[in-house]
Formats: sequence, C-alpha cells, structure tokens
Amino acid sequence: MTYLEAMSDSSLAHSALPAWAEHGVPASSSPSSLDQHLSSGAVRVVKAREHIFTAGDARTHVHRVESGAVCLYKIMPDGRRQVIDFAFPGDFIGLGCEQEYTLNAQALEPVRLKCIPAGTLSRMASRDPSLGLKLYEAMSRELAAAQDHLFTIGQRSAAERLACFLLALSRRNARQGRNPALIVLPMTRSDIADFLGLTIETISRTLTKLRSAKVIDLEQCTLVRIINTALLERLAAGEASI
Amino acid sequence: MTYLEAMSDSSLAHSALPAWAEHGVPASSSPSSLDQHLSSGAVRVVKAREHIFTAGDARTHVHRVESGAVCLYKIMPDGRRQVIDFAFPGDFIGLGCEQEYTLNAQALEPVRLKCIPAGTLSRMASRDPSLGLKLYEAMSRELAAAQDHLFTIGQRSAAERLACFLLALSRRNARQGRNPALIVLPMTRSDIADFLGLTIETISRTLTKLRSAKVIDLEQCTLVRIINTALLERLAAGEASI
DNA sequence: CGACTAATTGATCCAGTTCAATTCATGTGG
DNA sequence: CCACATGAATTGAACTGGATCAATTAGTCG
Repeated sequence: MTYLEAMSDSSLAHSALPAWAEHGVPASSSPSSLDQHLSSGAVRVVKAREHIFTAGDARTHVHRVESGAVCLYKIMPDGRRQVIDFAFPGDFIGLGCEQEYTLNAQALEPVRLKCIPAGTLSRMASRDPSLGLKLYEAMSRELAAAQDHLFTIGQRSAAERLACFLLALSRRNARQGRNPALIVLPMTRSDIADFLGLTIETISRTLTKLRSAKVIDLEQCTLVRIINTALLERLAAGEASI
Repeated sequence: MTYLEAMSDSSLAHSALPAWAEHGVPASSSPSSLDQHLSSGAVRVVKAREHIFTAGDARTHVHRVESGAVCLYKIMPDGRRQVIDFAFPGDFIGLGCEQEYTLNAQALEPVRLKCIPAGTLSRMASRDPSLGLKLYEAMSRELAAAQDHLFTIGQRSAAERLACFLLALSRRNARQGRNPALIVLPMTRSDIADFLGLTIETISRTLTKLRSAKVIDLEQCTLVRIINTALLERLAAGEASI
C-alpha cells in the first residue's frame, strides 16, 4: 500500500470491529466480550436527519452503526460547521474518555445502531486488559484518520480533496466486497463541503470538472461512477490536475 | 471553560502525563507503572533540527519529551508539508498501534527524551488493565486535539487561526505555572505556517496586523507578548476581526 | 401538480498565495 | 571586534483559487 493510499484510505476509515482482530493481543479471557455485548445489546433506530447525540450531552453510550450513514460534526455559534467524519456500518461512534460527547452525530438516512452503556464498557475494560488495548487501537486508528484528514484540508487543492474523498469511499466499498467504481453518496453537497473545508458551489463545480475530464460519471447527484481510477489516484496524489 | 476555550486549548495539548491522573480508573496494581518505567528509563538527547524518528521507521520506542520542543509533521513527495502538532515537555510522542511511525518527529531545539520500548509498553498493557485505559485516554485526548485542529484549518480565517495558536501556547504556559502573556516560539514561521495551513508571508503579515492592533507585542521574532488577551480570545472565537 | 429543498451554473470579488525585494538576526573567520 | 555570509523574517505588488452573490434547474415529497 502506497503512502497516499494509506493516507486517503484511513481518512474515512473508522474503527471497524473487523479490523481490530488483525491487531489482536494475547487475550486474557474472551477475545470479543465487546462483540458479544453488542450482539446481544440494545438496538436504537434513528430517523433520517435526526441526531443520535449532540456535543455536550452526557456520554451515556457507545454506539456501533449497523445500517445507514452518520455525519459527525462540530459547529460554531456563528454557524460555521466542520464535518469531522462520516460513519458507516461497522464503525463505532461515541468512543472517548470525556464525560460528554465532543461531536454532534446526525443520521444522514435512517440508521440502526447497537448501543452499550459507557459505564459498562469502562467496567469491562478495567477487568479485561485486551479490551483496553483494543480501545487504544481503535482510537489510534481514528487519530491516524484525523491526521490524514488534517493534511488533506491543510495542503490540498479542491480537486485533490474531492479525489481523496471519492477514493476513500471507493476503497471502503472494495473492503466490503462492493463495487469500488460505484459510489453512493448518502450525504448532501453541503456535508461534503463542510467535510473538505470548501463550499457547496466548489464541490458542484469540481464534480462537473471531474465529469468533463471523464474521470467520473454522475449518474444521479447521489451516484458517482469512477471511470478513470488511475487518474483519480494521480489527482489525489497531486501528480495530475484537471 | 467555554466551548472555544476547550477547542483552542486542546489544539496543542498532547497527552501530558499529569492529565492522566485526573481521569484515573480503579488501578489494578501500581497507578503509574509507566511513570516508574520512564523515570528509570533510557534517556535520549537529540540536537536541534535533527529527527527523533521518521515516518516509516519501525516503531521501536515511545518517547516522553523531558526538555525542548518537537515538531510532528507529514510530508508529500512534492514537498507540501503539514505540521500535525508540536510536542513540549511532558508530552508523549510515538504512541499508536501501528508497526511503523506515521509521522516525522523533528527537534526544534536541543531535546531530551525518555524512551520506553514499544514492546515493553504493550506487554505491560496486556497485564495491567489500568494502563490500557490510560493509553486509551491519552489517544482519546490526542484525537480531540486533532479534531479541533481540523475545525481550525477547515473553517477559520488566517487571523483566527493565529489567535487560536497563540492562545493554545498561552494556556499551556498557564497550566505549567508560567507567564501566560509571554510566549516563546521555538518554531520558525515556516513551522507555524505548515501547522495552520498558511504561508510564512501570511503568518508574518498577520502577526504584524495583531501588533498594529495592539493585541500582541513582538519583542523579538521568537517572543510574543499578549497585550489584549480578551481581544485575542474574541478573535479566536470569530467574534472580532482586525 | 405544486411547493420546497438540493444542485448546478454564472459573474464578481477577495483572502491568501506567489513572486520579488529588502531588512533583520546570527554566526564565523580574518 | 568587525565584515561578511547565510538563513529567517518582513514587506510590497500582482495574481488566483475558491468564496460569495445571484439565478436557474433538477429532484422529491405531500
């Protein structure tokens, strides 16, 4: 995996549980007590556009997305918003050691979640060292993703940012055994803009440019087909422009 | 602490060990086996401008800064660089679960570090659940910092970014019992620019504007005195402009 | 169908970049 | 101790990528 693949890859990759297994440490007891807990745990269903939690709420639960997509964002009093990440099935949201949630989590479409009380998790972790390490690894992966995203927003052009974004979604598809060339966008242009530190107009114009350059096809405004993956990758790497 | 204070605050705050104590969980054995290890651990001295480690190096050690300042950055083949964070005495660097370092760590001035082999740390953590949780909390704090930084770079103007940066350094001084109005900058304009996603010229011009507006005084180019903290805070919050 | 929201496209503007000199600071050797 | 070299910082002038403002146009849902 190249430097840039790793970079873009993790920029949308949350701490999916399957990934943990690959980094397993000698387990003290059950290798997946968290899994067990979640499998038998409480289910929560949230309607499209509704919030799962809000920054400042007491951090009562940790959630795992079962179906649907979630937008995680921060917002300023004056309305400026930064989308920190999008979460998809398999991703955890609400992890962290703070007393309160530090992000807002909004369902982009109808979402089904599994929940575990935060207290239960920390009680389990204070008994089972392998769980603590798994949490550490999960956070470490999220940190790597945030740092890559930081690089993207701090240094890349609009076209490069969008190329990274599309490639990250494409690679997620590939990992899940879905078509990496066909990308469904459950989020609006506004969500993408606030994720990439751009405006909706720039997102729209840049998508049009990518289409004109035959890099992608916009079958619907929520459906992107990647035509020229190689060029998209060179764009993301700053080795090409459109 | 206001929303914005929290935001700027953590944007330069690393996982300083003292902070861990405040979030302690019922310890299984010793509350600070890591501390003990580090106190008696190996010391490493690095000259100014030299690298402590490079992205891609095998992640052999975790380090704690004892004295001096460190710049953590990512870089692209074409030279574009993003400074991810600065580390100061008390901060840990090299934490994470990856096999290799994902960042470059460069000494900004002569640096003294305490080192612990990565293997030793993970062995300790797989026995002591409280250590795993502490690592989890440390990463969680770093993640919060990275997410705040993301917001700053994605949404704020040059003056707002610089105000956030100076306030973060000021608050670090305050936490350490030093003068919060007198800020020593061990990093160059170029480091600050690459941290904030701007250019050296913009940093220089914006510092000049802040001086003209009597918000700060530039006693030397490495020495900033905050004259009007309230205005600097309103700038960082986007409630004022210069 | 009609009302509403999301997306696209066009025209203009501007914050921050780029390019180009100076000026300042810090060594360093004669 | 000074003169000169070198890299860092500042300042100026011109440019530009992306923002802003302003219409359309395309979906979507009662």
